Amino acid sequence: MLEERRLEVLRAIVEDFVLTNEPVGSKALADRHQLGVSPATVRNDMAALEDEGYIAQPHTSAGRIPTDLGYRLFVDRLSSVKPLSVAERRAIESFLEGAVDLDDVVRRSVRLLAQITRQVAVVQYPSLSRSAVRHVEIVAMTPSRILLVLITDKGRVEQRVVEVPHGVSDIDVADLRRLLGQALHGRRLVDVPAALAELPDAAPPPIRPYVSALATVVLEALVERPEERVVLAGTANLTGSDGSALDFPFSLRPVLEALEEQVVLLRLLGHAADPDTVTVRIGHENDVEGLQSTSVISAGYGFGGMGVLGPTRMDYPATMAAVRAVARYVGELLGTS
Amino acid sequence: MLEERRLEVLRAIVEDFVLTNEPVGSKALADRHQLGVSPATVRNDMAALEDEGYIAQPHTSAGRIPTDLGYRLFVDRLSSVKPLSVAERRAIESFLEGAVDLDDVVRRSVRLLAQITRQVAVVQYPSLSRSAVRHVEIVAMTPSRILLVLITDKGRVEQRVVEVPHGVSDIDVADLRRLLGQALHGRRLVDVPAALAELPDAAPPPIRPYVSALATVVLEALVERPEERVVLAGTANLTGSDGSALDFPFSLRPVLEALEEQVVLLRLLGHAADPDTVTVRIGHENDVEGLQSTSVISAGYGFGGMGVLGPTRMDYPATMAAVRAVARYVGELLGTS
DNA sequence: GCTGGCACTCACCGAATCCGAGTGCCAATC
DNA sequence: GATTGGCACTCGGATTCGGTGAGTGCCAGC
Repeated sequence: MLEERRLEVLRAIVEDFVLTNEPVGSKALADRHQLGVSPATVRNDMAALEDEGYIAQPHTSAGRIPTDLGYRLFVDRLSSVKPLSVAERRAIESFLEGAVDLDDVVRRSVRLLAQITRQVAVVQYPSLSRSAVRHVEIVAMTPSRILLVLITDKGRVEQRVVEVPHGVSDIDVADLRRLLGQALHGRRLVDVPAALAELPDAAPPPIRPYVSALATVVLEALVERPEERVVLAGTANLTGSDGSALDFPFSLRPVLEALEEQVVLLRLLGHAADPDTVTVRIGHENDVEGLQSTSVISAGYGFGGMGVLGPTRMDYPATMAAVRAVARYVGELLGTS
Repeated sequence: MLEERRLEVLRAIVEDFVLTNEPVGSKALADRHQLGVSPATVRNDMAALEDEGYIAQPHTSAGRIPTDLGYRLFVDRLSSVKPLSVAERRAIESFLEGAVDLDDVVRRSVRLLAQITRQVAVVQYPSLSRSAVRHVEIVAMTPSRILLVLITDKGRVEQRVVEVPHGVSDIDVADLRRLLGQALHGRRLVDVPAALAELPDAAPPPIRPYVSALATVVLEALVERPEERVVLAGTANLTGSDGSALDFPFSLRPVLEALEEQVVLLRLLGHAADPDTVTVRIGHENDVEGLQSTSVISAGYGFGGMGVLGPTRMDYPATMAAVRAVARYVGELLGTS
């Protein structure tokens, strides 16, 4: 009873604050929501919530705003993910179905996500390690440099320049190509190391040293240091529609800086695997420097992660729903292609 | 004499304003620069300059600030491109020489440019049309879809999915690959159309229709609709180091929005060819919506364009020097690789 | 054509003031 | 014991109001 109403008050505070961006006071709360109690009671509850660290007041004699902890409680216990409207669902479909390409899918997804959430969207390219090799190509660039091109079953094309110790003649290249092709075709990338290990034995003696050297380089380049790519959209949403950076107390410079680092973005997306487990990281829960006043909502689509970044003051239920929906849809799209 | 001093006054105004970001008045001008005349005289000149549209006052009884037209005159007639310091030059070299990859070169260039100019940097990937074909690869994805991979002499890898009218069997693909390879290897991309036109005649009759169909599709995809890629860095520089968007009166939202459009970025870079002809577009000279209060400084590096975008109030000589230097260096790097 | 002088204009700054939303606490009530 | 109405108090934000000074335009004199 007592406990329950307190939570209800917290929910009301979060909802109102997200809506208005103004500290919310006891009177307004009692009016706008059917709490069935007087402002004075609400005040008592608010005092308790403040003691527990869920809300705070920017200064004396102002209303309360949720803390990171408050949002956390809200997300964990007080909100249910709103289902998207039919219109939104249809918009997602129609926006994505025109994609012709893996690149295109990714580009469209990220734009879409940015657009419907009105936040910054981040999408990771389908991770190499979960893909299978469709095709391997080797091109000699200079005698000591070869370009390795890997095409995965998702249509992702990955290139890597590898330095080889000794010169490689054209004939070697042709052999290498054939060998690698046979060895790797159809393998999932996680299985590549095993396949490569056996490779030198299968090679004709004359080129065996090359193969061996190349195998280790390839291994190192593609498997142990997989290059993950990430795309971004909607940075303009960091500024309020009026223009000024309302939601970012200390200006958005640190945020923009953080967003330029691929590594940071990858860390944000974490290792989410499943569209249905939406991860929410709120404010200080992000240990990334510069993003302590932002929240990140992410989900996996099966081959990588995608998500959204915005001010801690955001509409969590709606955003979570959007991320989940897009992740699901993209996952299906790629899974069946 | 008269004319000359007026220009001198304009130069002084531009320099001071760029430095301080405050409207500059007659007294301060006469003091800080050795103009050899009294403030009163400067005032007369300023009045004349204002009539001619080179400067303006934000409000009565404030100093003057340069207009776009003023900056234009400054750039055209009053400034010489400062040579970079040795340290800067060395920094450029050491920053770029570690690049292993075409991708890497581009990424490093854009970061470098953003860093030394403290503005937003934009670099276009080496244009396809000026590259030569090093290798062509064809992979069947589904019966009606093939993936075409093109590797250029600069190490750029370009992929495109093409829909083909009829099913393509594995044997066809092998033939196609060989045919295309022979026809295109070593050609510059501008010469590809001619080579493709002859292709069907050379093909063995059974697959001729496929070849013919494919040729037109390839032509359309790679030559007439070449996909130009552009990378961006330093968006955080749009916010002043203090954080607020000092230089952007109407907030930077429109700027950020414009920067998300690849098409816009490409237009900004124009068709610059030569590192030594640095193009400057100031304020309203940019017809791109949202960028009317920014200036763009760009140059070509031989295979595409690169440039920098910032507030109209920027240090033009230094920025022009930086763009030119980086463009030159990248041009050399790619030209000799 | 240049200069010094002069009156005038405003944006900016700080102090003083008012206003009201919001709070905490307490005694009374259910 | 929880709830409520009442009440004194706080303090940020908006408003007002001179004072200040940088900057201007104009004019008469050199």
